[in-house]
Amino acid sequence: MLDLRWILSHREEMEACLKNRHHDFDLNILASLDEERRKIIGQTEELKARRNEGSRRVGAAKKAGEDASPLMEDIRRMGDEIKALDDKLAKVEETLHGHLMTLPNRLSETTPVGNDENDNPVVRTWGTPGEFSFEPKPHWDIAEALGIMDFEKGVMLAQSRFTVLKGLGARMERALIAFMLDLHTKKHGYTEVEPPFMVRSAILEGTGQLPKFAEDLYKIENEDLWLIPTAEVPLTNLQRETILDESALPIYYTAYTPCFRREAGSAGRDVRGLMRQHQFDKVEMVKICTPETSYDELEKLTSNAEEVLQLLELPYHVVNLCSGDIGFGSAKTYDLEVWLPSQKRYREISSCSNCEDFQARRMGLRYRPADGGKVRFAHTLNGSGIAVGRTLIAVIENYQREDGSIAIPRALVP
RNA sequence: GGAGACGUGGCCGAGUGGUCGAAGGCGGUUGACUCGAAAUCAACUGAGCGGCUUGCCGUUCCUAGAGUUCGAAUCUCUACGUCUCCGCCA
Repeated sequence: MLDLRWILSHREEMEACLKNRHHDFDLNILASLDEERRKIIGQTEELKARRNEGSRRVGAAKKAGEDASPLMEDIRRMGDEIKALDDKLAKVEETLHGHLMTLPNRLSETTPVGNDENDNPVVRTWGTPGEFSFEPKPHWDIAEALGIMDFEKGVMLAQSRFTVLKGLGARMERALIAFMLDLHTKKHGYTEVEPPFMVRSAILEGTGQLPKFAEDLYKIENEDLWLIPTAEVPLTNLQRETILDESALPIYYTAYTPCFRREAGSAGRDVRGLMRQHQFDKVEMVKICTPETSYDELEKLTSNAEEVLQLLELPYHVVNLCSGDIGFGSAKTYDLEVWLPSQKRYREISSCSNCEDFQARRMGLRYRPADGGKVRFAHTLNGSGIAVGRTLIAVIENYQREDGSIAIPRALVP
């Protein structure tokens, strides 16, 4: 959520942002709702001041043994008026809040303008795709032949887009999780967290998945609980509705969790293999910091994710998401894309974003500056560190041998 | 799941329906003292919103929501949470 006053005082910038994001919205709606809101507040507060004064006089009159009933009758009528105005105000504010909650974040100046993923500039490339003396196979062929992935059993137990990992497949998934968590906690200074895998609606509103993207989420029946689509949700909300001391910042969290996504808009895409599942494992990194440091923190966060790929010796490149491709809550996002030899192209394996104060404002996450200044909203960042299932794919495909076996990355050898 | 108790500021903890944003303490900041933020003393110390003469005025907030009342931290109802006992249980 953006600050209404900021939006109204940066109309041109905001209109350009909406256009570049392909988001259609008329800002005049906000301006007129805000005007109405202020008008009602003026009226209601004046009435309340008079009521409070009147009530004080009733108390004084009763203490003095005088008859206060005419005065009480006046105040009662005032009370009815106040109630009507308060109801009206609540409706206006609800409408206003609803618009603000579905408006995307502003964009960083360093986020390029572009239409779609084809306009994302490559920032840097690491490693070179390996040369194969044979035609590299897709991971599903290799893994099924080795008996480490069972796609049919996934469908039998659940649905399409669910997979069973078995034997050394399950073990490598576990090894990758442990490897990533150890790296981020021991080397990069993150605090390991194990959060609930289900959260209530307000938590998802805090990070921006609700109210707009409910169709992407799994909801628990008869409960106000949803399965988390990413650990970003519980981790970022850990500090919601608090005012931190600046000395407590930055805060670094990391967590392994399964992630649950409906993939509602992805019909027909990546239908084979482990690439796009309704349930997948991810190690996530979250940072809470001051506005002054958030873009430096984004660079560090991204390099923390890159280090996972470097240690696994998987070729990748980094792209800067353009305005037409970037997520709803992000001001700037770097995607890490890993090389998949069977597809002969780079595929997304991590997404690192600076949300600035967009999420913090939604969840009431603030800090008190060390210089004693006014309380401010913190900045929040999140990044995959990294998607575990896709890493398993990348290892299988990049480390495959002609005989159908897979070499083990040096970093994973105990 | 059953029975009972309870939910007050960063923390602890008072609070009889009226002058309570809320005593007192702890913590924090500043000043005095000092070689020294060790001790002592003093002052200050919540957030949101609206207004304008930008420092003040007004308003809201005592878990949340609804109600009673001229007036609610205080009374009623509901939800959520915490604690104790019983039951069940990885």
